[in-house]
Amino acid sequence: MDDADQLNKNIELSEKYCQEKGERLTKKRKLVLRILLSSQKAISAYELVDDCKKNYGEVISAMTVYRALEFLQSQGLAHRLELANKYVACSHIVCRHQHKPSQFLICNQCSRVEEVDVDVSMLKGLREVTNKTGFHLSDSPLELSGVCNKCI
Amino acid sequence: MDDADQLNKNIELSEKYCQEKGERLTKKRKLVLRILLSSQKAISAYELVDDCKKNYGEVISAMTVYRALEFLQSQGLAHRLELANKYVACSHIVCRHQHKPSQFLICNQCSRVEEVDVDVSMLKGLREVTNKTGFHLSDSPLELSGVCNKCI
DNA sequence: TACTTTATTGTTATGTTATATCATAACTTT
DNA sequence: AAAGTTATGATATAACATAACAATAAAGTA
Repeated sequence: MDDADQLNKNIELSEKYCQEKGERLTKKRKLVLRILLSSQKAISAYELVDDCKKNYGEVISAMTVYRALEFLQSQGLAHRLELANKYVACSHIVCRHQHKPSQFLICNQCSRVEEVDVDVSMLKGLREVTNKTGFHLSDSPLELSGVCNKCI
Repeated sequence: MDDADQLNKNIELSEKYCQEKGERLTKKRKLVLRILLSSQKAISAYELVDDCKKNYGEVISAMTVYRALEFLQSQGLAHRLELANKYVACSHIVCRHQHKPSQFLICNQCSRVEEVDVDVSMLKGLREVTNKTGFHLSDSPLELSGVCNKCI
C-alpha cells in the first residue's frame, strides 16, 4: 500500500468514525486533516493556512483552521504538541485508537515527530516519581524533546 | 531560615557566581531574577513586566525582560519551560548546580512548578526507548505536564 | 584622565501563535 | 418553510517573541 492509499484509507476511516458518532467531518475539517496526514512533520496552524491556499487553492482563515484543529483533537484525529506549538495527525486512526495514551518524540531541529509507545512499566515508574512530589501526570500525551537521527 | 532570607541568599550567591565568571548581574537582571525567585509558579515574560511595574515601580520593557531572561538562562540561574511558555528560577542556585540535569513537573492548572530529580535509571531507560526510534533526548530539561495536588 | 571599545538598555517595529466576538451561512429537525 | 443548531466568515485583539538600530553605561587602554 503506497502513501496515497494510506492517506485515503485514513480519511475514509475518519469519515466513518465521525459519522458513527454523529459528528461532521466537513470539507474544511477534512482538508486540514488531509494536510496533517500528508505531512511528515508537525506543522503550525498558520502553515496549514498557507498550505490550503498553495496546494489546494482553498482560502481558510486562521480562525477556521484553529476551529478545525480543535474539532479534530476532540475526535482524537489530531494532537497538539505543546512543546512545539504545532499539530500532527494521530498515527492511530487505522487501528481505531486501540492503543495506550500516546507519547511523542519531537525533533527540536526539524519538527519531525514520532508517535511511540513508551514502555508501560516505565510510564508507571514516572508516575510514581511524580506522585511522590504531589503531581499527577496527565493522560494527555507525554512530549519529549530531542534531536532525530537526520539532524544529529 | 525564612523565605526572605532564602531569597536574599539566592541573590547574593547569584551575584557572586556571575562576578566570578566575569558576567554582570545588572540591576534589571537582578530584579527579574528576584521576581522569579519570589514566585511560587512559572510566570510569563509579560507577567514579569507587569510585576516590575506594580511591585517595584520599575518600568522594564518586554524586550529587556526577554534579554534578562536570556542572560539568566545562559548563567543557569533560570529556565524556560517550553510546555508553558513561562519561566522559573533555577532551584539549585544555592548548591551551585551540583546536580543532574533538571526535570520539571508543571501543573497545567495553576502553573506551579516542581524541579525534581527523576531517577537516573529511569532517565536511562527513557533514553534507550527513544534511541531505538532514532531520537536522542536532549540534555535540556525534561518537562512533564500534570496536575498538582492543590488543583486536583 | 580622556579615548576607545564593548556590553547593556531603550525604542520601535514586526513576526508568530492563539482566542474573543459577533454576523452570516449551512445543515437538521419538526 | 420555520426554528434550532452547528459551522464558518470577518475582524479585532491578546499573548508570546524577535529584529534592528540608537543611545547610554561600563570596562579597558593609551
